[in-house]
Amino acid sequence: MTAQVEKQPKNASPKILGAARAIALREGAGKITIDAVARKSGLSKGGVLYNFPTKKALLAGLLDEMLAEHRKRLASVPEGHSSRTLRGHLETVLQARSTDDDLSMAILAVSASDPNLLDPLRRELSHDVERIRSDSQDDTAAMVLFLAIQGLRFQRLLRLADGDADQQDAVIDRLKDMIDELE
Amino acid sequence: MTAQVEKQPKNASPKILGAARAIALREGAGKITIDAVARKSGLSKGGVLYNFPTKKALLAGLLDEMLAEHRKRLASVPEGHSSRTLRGHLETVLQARSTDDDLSMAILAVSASDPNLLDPLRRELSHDVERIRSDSQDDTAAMVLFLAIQGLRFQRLLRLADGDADQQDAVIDRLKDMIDELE
DNA sequence: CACCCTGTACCGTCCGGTCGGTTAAGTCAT
DNA sequence: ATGACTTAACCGACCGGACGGTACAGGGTG
Repeated sequence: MTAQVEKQPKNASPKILGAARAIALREGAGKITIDAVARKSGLSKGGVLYNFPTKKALLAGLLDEMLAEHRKRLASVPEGHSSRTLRGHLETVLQARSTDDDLSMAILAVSASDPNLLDPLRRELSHDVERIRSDSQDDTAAMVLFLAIQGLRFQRLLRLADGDADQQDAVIDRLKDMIDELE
Repeated sequence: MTAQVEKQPKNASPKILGAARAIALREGAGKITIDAVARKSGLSKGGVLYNFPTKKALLAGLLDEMLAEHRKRLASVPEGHSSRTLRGHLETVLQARSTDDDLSMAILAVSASDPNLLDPLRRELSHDVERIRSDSQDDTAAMVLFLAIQGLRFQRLLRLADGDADQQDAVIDRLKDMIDELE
């Protein structure tokens, strides 16, 4: 009875969501089960269900977490930037250098079990797209860049081809340049 | 264009795969079950399992179908075109005007149940990306366009924001132009 | 009948969700 | 300050239904 037990976070939700993402990444979004998440997060099944009363709530939680982080990133781009929203989107992709904690995994996890749960994301993205278009003189070019960013996101998420490290850096630099040149 | 059916091992396969895609689209990739596919395709469960002995085989079949179509599209781009592969990729996205029969749904369906099944796609895409890069003077620009095409694919697949019809057309035209200008 | 396909009853396992605990940390009246 | 009570957080056995897969019995065509 020597060591003081480490103070547990009051709220186990982040640990649970992290476990869910890890499972989705390594075994597929469909393998997110309450038991598996419980095992991975070190909680019991009851503990998980205490934090998220249903599986749907858990998945919605994943998406919420992602959207919250997304908004935070968008807000962190300096006011003056001419293509703030576009640049913010790029940041959200770059943030997840380690695929492990790519919050975008929520998109796949959620869409696998119930596409309707994507609605909040749809709303958010529609809004973003509108801003991206109106922020630029050439809304079509802006849209192309937006799509490229989304493409990058999904290629990474699914571990599909996106070139070696050097090439990736070059692409990212180019994207930044193209965003800056939009104005 | 007539529906020339390739020499398929079993003849009910296309119907089965189509049903699987429809389920994935409307209810989520995780809702693809053998029973559900049987119901949707009008076959019995035994019938489905006769064509695809396991669920894994069915999912692999989905991916196969997609890759086969993909290769066909790539091959259909005239020899002379300077950025054949890139243009071919765009065609595979445009082909699925009705989200209903978007063969890319296979990507989501497969990744939901077992990410390893994506390996054939990974190989194919790596190869394509290599060609796309080497076909162009500016491989980074080519990569950006590739990512934009992939972004378009996934935005449609997940019914995420991609603008109204006019805007979509404008984006597609722009993509075509940019591909042509790659040289 | 042989062949090729289809239909269905059934089995074991897994999964989501429920429910009755348990533990620790307060709160409070006495 | 002590015992009674409450609450928050979590645990894990259990249930019913769904799922993947098997076994086998048709069925129609040559």
